[in-house]
Amino acid sequence: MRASPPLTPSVLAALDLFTGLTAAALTDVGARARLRHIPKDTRIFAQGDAIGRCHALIDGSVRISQTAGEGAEVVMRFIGAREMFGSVALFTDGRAPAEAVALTDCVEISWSKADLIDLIALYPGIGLNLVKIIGARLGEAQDRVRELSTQRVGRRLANALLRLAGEDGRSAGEARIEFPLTRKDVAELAGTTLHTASRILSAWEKAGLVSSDRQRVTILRPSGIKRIADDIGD
Amino acid sequence: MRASPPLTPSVLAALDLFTGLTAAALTDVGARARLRHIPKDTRIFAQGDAIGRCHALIDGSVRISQTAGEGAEVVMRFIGAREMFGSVALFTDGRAPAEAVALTDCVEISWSKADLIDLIALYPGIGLNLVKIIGARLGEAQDRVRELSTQRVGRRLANALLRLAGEDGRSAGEARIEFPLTRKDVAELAGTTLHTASRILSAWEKAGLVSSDRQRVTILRPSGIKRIADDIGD
DNA sequence: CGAGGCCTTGATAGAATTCAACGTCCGTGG
DNA sequence: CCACGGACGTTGAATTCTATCAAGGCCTCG
Repeated sequence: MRASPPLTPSVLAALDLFTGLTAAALTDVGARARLRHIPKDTRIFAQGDAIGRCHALIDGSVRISQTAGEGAEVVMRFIGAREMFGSVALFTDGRAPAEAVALTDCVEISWSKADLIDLIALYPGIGLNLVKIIGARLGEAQDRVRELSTQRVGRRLANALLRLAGEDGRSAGEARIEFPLTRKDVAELAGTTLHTASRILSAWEKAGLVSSDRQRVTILRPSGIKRIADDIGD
Repeated sequence: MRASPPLTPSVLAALDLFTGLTAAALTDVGARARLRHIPKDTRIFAQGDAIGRCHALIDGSVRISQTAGEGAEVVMRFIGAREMFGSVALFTDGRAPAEAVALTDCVEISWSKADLIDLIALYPGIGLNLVKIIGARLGEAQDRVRELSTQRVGRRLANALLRLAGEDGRSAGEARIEFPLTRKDVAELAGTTLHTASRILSAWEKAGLVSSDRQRVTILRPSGIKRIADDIGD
């Protein structure tokens, strides 16, 4: 466990929830924050837990996934550095709709609900950021609904990879996905089984589109993946 | 076209965006509102339009749907009386991610972006309501992602019907769905084709679970539909 | 009465899951 | 150091679901 919390204003300013705030505001935000180091594979909260805090990642990655009885699981999203998570439930029914698991060692920072509400009242920009973030996630979720409704597995998988890489597929170079991904994770993100995901990824690997090495996936030819995502039938 | 706008504070207080406000606040809200009567089948905005106003329905129903090239369409949600719509884009990129079409004659009320932001600053409760509403929709969208990823058509259809009826399926009596629904609408909501939707609904109608008459669907035995939604294999 | 929108239903084809088995890599512990 | 167990990944074959293709019926509105 490292010793000194790297809790400078510039670290806070980089968090998407606090962009655009003044230095004074950031100091206030920092004063109310709780910082924690979280080891790999820790479950940060479980589905159904009462949620009392708003979380953000300074470093590391977290998987947010939902279980629906029968062991059927769906990955809702991956959280990377500078992103917040676990905050929507704060404003709705207070129950986590999904579980959060640390995929790597993480540095996490969090605020109590009361402090967050105080902060929003003091610095309205935070509230606006919150609406923007939740709005963007709603948009993403709706994109996924559309994809699941209208596209076949290959396309969905291509779209999922591009989203993970933060790529639009236009760039020429390789794009490495920063999260450790099992085939099961990939499958649950694209809405398929790990078998189908494995088959398709194998085929793409043979075609030189991607390469994968022990839970690390790299998109070798983003343009090729983009073609699949856009269903350019060649 | 009716003559007098029914724009009393009590009407405003019933809108989900303005619950919990004081009478004075509601008066202010009303003073900035624009009221319109919208005939059936009007397209209120198109996908990709610049969105300048936040809308709410006083009466009627609206379908929000997304088109993804190739004519493939997905119904994002149905908006009924007292619900707001078209407001998320106001806070993100300003472009409508979907189109809104009036399914019935509607009475609609709307606010400009500037007025809405003013109102949120004046009455923070509105901002909180907004976060709650968007949060709830995010939750719903994620539920749909989970269903599309893990459930087969029949179950998804049952879930969609229960959601539309605002039922959890526990009540004994019938539940009428208040929106006029074509088979195509139902299918695009459940992520299937109108053919499959039609087959399944026919089967349920034979089994006495639902009845449908010209775009009006009634759930005759909510508990039966619930069993399907929960996949109780009997 | 005819046209068009909406719905139903049969047959067919194809995609993806499921079932099954095996291979690989890693860390652990004898 | 090597054997072993377990997690993860690959691949073949069979099965099942659902989309697609195709055709026809009903009702409403002009």
